[in-house]
Amino acid sequence: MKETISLIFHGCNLAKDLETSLPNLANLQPGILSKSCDEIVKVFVTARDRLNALDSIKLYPQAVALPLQQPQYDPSLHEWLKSGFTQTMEHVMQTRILAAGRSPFDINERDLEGSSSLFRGTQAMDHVPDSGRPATTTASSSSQRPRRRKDGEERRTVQVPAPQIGNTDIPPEDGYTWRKYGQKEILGSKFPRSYYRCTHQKLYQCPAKKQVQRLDDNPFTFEVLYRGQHSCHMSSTAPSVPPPPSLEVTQEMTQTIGSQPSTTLAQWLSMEYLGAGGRSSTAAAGGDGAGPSTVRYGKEADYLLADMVDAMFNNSGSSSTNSMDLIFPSVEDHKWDSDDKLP
DNA sequence: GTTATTTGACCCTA
DNA sequence: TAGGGTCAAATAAC
Repeated sequence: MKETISLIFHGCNLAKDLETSLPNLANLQPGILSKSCDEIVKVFVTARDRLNALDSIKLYPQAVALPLQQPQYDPSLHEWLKSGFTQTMEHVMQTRILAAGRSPFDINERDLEGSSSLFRGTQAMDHVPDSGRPATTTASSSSQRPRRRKDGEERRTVQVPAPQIGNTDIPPEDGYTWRKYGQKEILGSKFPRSYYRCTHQKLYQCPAKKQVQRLDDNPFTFEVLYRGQHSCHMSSTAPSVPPPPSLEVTQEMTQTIGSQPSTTLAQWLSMEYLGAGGRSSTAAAGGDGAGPSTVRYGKEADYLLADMVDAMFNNSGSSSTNSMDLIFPSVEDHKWDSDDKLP
């Protein structure tokens, strides 16, 4: 197992190196870029095959934790992984658990077994039981705005710490994009309650909503009540759009890479994968002018990478699609033509 | 011009 | 009927 983990870290190292030199390679050395991709692909595929051969993934958390504690691994790699993956994994896990109809923070050991150890030590949040208001079944007399709570509508409450820096009025991101539609003073509460619905509600009929309110006795903590399930789930920020059948390395892609020296490897993948290129990322709050098609590439890329690693380690993926199968084989299959011109 | 936020009003539920 | 949830016009941001 150690050997496999070393292999994965070797792949990460290669990916890191590739990321560093990506702009130059994309502009000048498409052939080398292609070979580098091939090499990374082979390393990860080998690692995945080995992992698949291992029946028990219970060994994984301990095994993966080892390199992080041992100095022989490149510390910068560790930082690179940490910087991009810790939050990502958290989001992915939340997404997956939410999709399974559970609180994102109601995480047990079984969940952790299937996830990267990088989850461990991330922001701790308390799960608060639902307030338990009974669902009503009485018929509404109004045809204007039916407000019957759907039977079995899920309501789950979590407490999350308020940001310590920046705009502390905005609750921490939970991986979804929300649109605020109301705010109310609540009797007996010091702080108003904000009402949010999923940004994709109108176009994709996503019923998810949430209410956010500061705790009276702890203004630095938000209580967030989630209601309804996201039907726009794929990544948590974008509506569900089937991925393209293959990732073709095109001249357009090399142009995209070349024009964006700061593009990370993950962003590079997501730009191609999510169907658009070049648009800058946007914050959840405030108009972005792009509507639901706007994709926050950084986060999307994180999801892709996290899914990729998750797929390797967990052998299941966060959705019906295995990112490893989606990303790597298609890259691997590509052969550079002599016509692959530089921009 | 488009989209998000604010906020007063409306209306349903307990 | 009070309080909470939502609507929608006005406003702000981009």
